[in-house]
Amino acid sequence: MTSIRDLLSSSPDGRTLTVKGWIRTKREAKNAVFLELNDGSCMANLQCVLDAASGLSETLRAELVRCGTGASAAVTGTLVASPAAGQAVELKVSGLEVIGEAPAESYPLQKKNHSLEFLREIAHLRARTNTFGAVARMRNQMAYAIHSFFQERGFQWVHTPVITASDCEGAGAMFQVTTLDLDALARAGKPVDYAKDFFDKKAYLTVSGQLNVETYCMALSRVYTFGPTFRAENSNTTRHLAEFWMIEPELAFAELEDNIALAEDFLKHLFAWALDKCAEDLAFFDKRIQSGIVDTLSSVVKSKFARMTYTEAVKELEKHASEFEFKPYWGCDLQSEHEKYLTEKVVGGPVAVTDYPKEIKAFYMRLNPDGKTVRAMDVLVPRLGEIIGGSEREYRHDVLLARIRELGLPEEAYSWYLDLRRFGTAPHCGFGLGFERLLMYVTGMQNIRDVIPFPRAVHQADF
RNA sequence: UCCCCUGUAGCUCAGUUGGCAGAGCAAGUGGCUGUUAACCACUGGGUCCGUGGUUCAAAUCCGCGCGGGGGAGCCA
Repeated sequence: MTSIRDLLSSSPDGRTLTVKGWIRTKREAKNAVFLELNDGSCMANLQCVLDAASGLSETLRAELVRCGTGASAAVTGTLVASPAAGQAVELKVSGLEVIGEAPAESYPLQKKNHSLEFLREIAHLRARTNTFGAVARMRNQMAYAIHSFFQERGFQWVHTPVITASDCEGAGAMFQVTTLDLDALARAGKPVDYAKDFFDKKAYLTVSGQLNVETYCMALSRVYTFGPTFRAENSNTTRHLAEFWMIEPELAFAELEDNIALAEDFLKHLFAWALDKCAEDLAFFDKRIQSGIVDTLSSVVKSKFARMTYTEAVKELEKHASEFEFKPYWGCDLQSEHEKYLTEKVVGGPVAVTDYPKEIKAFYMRLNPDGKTVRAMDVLVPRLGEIIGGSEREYRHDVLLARIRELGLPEEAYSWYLDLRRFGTAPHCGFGLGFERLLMYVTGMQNIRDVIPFPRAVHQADF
């Protein structure tokens, strides 16, 4: 079956074909009826024209009545050049079969604009709108681009576990996984004994695959994860989900500068891919969702990412302290307003900020010789701020162990992670990117719940 | 978790000092020279989120509950 996307770019050679999809609108004039058919292969509809000048057949008229917005239909006709502006080709209809009706009095979608809030309540139908169709196509293309980027560079995709009984992930509140009948235990007044649970101990959904993927990095050299992660944080914002997808590359025998270079190539690859493969959808986002999005992406693709240490960044910010709600000082965690200022005002383009104070970064980051900072990096981009966070990892066993003890972390839980430093250790680094945050950036969508098909958040797990 | 805003027709919203429930779009019907968010005319359409209170009278004021949105913190 030929997709509408292919048909719209093919020549109007008069061949007869049947096209299936969903009716977006029906317009009836005296001498012609116009149906807009969409199959999700692209944003544009196929215009199907019924010649009514000499009267329509009983059969066609009966089908037309059932052919409202939202109905699925098989339309047969010949592909011809369109005499009117607006589309190059159209289907001259000879046969019409409604497959499934969508009664106007009960079908929630109308041929008018709906609010994103309303569409969130009908997440099972919202993919039929222009906006969510475009988001879905972009999400697909970005997933493809992520794999193509890494595969072309010899990175191997590692499937880190979704369920983990490891209590050393430490990236946020976790969802517990159990097969114990907690209701029955509570009714019987019995204590919960996790030694009797499925894994003989407490288990959770993963919050990050990074520590796991590091083990494969120390064998396969260049690896990445791309899969769902889960955070049980009670955060209700436009930027957080309880279930989201994350990309985490890790490369061996590499240092922070290699990491920054990889991140720069990565983002440029993704944005160039979006501009190339999703031009029609991006034009829509630019017009209806976020004006200037195409220019923003293009400028990042053409840019050279700047480098700046945290210490330099704070010095710059201190010069303009009066412009911030939170006054910057050495040792503070950079606020969103600081990050945006650095990339938009100080640099005027993407910038990688490195060497943060160890107190505000994770235990596994490589300690610098100054003993105060670690080899961390955040990539900041205009209009958003931080898009990527990563670091060179601490690969020296004694230093990592000391750091774990200094922070009072459970040493035994990290035994396997420390083993990577006991046996054949090597400098390595990596970064993490939230897939939905990336999608917000490339689509201009303002709420993270609108770039994933079925958002899971606090008090929200419908559909 | 904290702070702010909000809930009225299928959708988006207006509703003045408390005094008969409104508009646009959508839908239905009719019209219209091939339209493209078609256009024009007419018609139908309401548990004013729920609950309790104040009042002669509540969409409007007050309490509680529920839903939605935004911001902060946390972070990806």
